[in-house]
Amino acid sequence: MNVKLSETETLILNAARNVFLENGFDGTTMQKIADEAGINKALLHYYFRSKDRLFEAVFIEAFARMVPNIMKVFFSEMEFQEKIRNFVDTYITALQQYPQIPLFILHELHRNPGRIIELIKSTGMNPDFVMDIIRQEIKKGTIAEIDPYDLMVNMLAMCIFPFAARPMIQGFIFKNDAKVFEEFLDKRKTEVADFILNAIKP
Amino acid sequence: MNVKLSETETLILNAARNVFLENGFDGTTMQKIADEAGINKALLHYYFRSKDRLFEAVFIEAFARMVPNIMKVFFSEMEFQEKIRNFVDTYITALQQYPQIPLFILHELHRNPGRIIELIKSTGMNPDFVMDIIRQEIKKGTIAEIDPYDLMVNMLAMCIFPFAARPMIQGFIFKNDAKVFEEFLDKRKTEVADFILNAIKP
DNA sequence: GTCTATATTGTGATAGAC
DNA sequence: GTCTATCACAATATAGAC
Repeated sequence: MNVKLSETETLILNAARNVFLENGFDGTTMQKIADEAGINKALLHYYFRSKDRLFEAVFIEAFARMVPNIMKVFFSEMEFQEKIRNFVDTYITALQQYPQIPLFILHELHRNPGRIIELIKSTGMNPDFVMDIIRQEIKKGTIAEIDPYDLMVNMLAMCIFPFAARPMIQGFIFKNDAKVFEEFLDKRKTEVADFILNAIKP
Repeated sequence: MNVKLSETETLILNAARNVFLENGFDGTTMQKIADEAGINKALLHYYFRSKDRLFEAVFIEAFARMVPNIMKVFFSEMEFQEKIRNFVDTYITALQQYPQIPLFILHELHRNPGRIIELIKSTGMNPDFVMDIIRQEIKKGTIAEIDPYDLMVNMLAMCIFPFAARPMIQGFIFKNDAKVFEEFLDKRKTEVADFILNAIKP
């Protein structure tokens, strides 16, 4: 989507991604990013002018990676039940690769809704299509009567929440054992789909 | 649980609660809190010594208000299905009164897991009891076979997630109409319970 | 392009007058 | 108890040498 980045530019972006995702905008300093990249602060400004611009580069990338592509499943030719199994599995697997992204996006969206909503709109995202598909399935009788918004929110909630609440779940329920928590996530790829399909059985 | 607070002390705590809940620890400055309270920074330090101590006072209060009391429902004498209806309704209603608390807690827990977990443990919280109750119901056959952890996480997810993701849901799905979003939440008090009870029907 | 040095403003925290 | 004034340091950002 863009011209080739210089070596330093990618070095900076990688460092910025690590630090911003972990600490959020307010918890991040240009110094930390410079240290992470092994260069000095001035270079950050040379390439990205300001902390805000560097942040936006990282945010758009994180958002694009996580939110829109996942919805593609719903436009395929599987039957609806398969779409849901596929959606849950794909989504949880994707989040496992970047587990900090959910909380990062939720927090930044809260911190600066106006600007971030603007950024997201520029990615061309639109949830209405998925809603229409759900409505059609209800009409067809494939699934039970349910508010499509509730179904969508419930699906997202059960996929995303464990990542956002990881310290609490892992710390309190799983005695702080990271491996057990990962197994819990793996199992959920089918468990959550079962849960949803039971709930919306006609 | 504590001695009576002076008038100024509650004034400060109220202001600190507003600012911390809205902006998080990193996004909050002592100056903002002082302005919100209509006093000067020095007084904050006089009463609470440091930003950290003031924050901890606010965090413990927020956590105590939101997390442990809700679990009480499960120790009552209703039948299990009624407990779930009651839990969902009570929880969503409580969150509507302090809608920023979920994201606040999740974010701070991520920012400083060690210290925060320590704080939480001092409240005497323990999820094992609720898990045992769920296990008993499965054994009795009142509900279907399900991993108790999944059931607990799913319930919490569907109650909490809409608050954490409010800017996204309200902004994208509900055309930024706060009233429609509130109605959506009200409806969920029964919809989510129905969803869960369908999913775990034996 | 990359660095050091510096300008400027904001931060948490304290001293000391009243 | 409450204020003003101030400290020591960290923040974003820029100027200018190389």
